[in-house]
Amino acid sequence: MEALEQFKQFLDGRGLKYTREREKIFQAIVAFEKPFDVDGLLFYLKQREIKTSKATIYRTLQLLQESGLLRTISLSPTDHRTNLYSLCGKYRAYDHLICTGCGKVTDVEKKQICDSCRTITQDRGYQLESHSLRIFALCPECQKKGLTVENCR
Amino acid sequence: MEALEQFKQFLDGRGLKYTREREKIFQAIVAFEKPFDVDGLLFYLKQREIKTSKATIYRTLQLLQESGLLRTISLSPTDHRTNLYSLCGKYRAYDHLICTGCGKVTDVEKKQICDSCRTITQDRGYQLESHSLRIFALCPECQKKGLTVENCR
DNA sequence: CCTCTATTGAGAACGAGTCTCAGTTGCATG
DNA sequence: CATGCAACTGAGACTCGTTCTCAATAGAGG
Ligand SMILES: [Mn+2]
Ligand SMILES: [Mn+2]
Ligand SMILES: [Zn+2]
Ligand SMILES: [Zn+2]
Repeated sequence: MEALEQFKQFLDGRGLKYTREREKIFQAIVAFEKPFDVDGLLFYLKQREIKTSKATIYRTLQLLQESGLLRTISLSPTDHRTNLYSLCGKYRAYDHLICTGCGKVTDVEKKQICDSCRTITQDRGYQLESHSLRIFALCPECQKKGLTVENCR
Repeated sequence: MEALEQFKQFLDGRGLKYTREREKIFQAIVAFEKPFDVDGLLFYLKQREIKTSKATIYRTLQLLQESGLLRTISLSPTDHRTNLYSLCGKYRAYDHLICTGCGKVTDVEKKQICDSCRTITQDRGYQLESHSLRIFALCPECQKKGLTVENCR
């Protein structure tokens, strides 16, 4: 199913409305394609003279998350306050490759990771719900300009 | 090497001092054993009439992170603002099993995950630096009282 | 001592995200 | 249409973890 359709159905199922504001915000996010922050979203909308309040944006992001269409990414291994948001398909894993040089975020899909998570939880009697993997590494472009880093372990 | 020794060497190498305040904070963190938040640390110190300011605590946590002895954990898949801190060994991976019911955090070590990260980065020409995996799942105790959750994917 | 840093505490500042509340909109129903 | 009512919205106050500022203090070396 298309993302928009999924969002509309989600709203409908909750007795909520697909309003002009929600439409504008949704379209902006789709237009971005890449992970974005709320700052950038606000600026983008302001540039196009689309008036929306911060509150409405956060409320819409919340709905998108609840509908399974949006996820958040925390960019730093040590400071979990700088968040990006990104539209996603209907899967519940959040695996990202993050360049520590330029901040570029790439989606990663690897069956092996999901398998490991399943094993880990089963071994301990847990019931798996979801997981989030962030891999911090230098992209090829940044390596050409940049520093070498200590390897994992 | 012992953690305290490692911290002292780190400070020394930077021309910094192992002060009374830093000592008290370090001891409190060791005494905790479990992941803690700054709130809790402040309360713990206040109870024992050890006077330290918030600023000094944050500054010390920063140093501990830079020395490789401390890591942060973000507890929610969607909201990266609630952080815990936890002493750790000298490895750079941050893998945690987090109970979505009671919030219990368990360390996880799995070679397979580090291997996957290595493969993913190598395939794309990245240079691996570190990774952070959070697995969200219901612990056995919470399952006895609690809800069933949707499985991963 | 004297000097030069590193350090500290108090509290102001910051900033992403949330809440409040009064006014608006969408929609169903008579 | 008119009326009713819940959902929705924007402005701005608020929260709360974290960082910054700055004046006072402490350590180490000469
Ligand atoms: Mn921005
Ligand atoms: Mn607390
Ligand atoms: Zn890069
Ligand atoms: Zn639990």
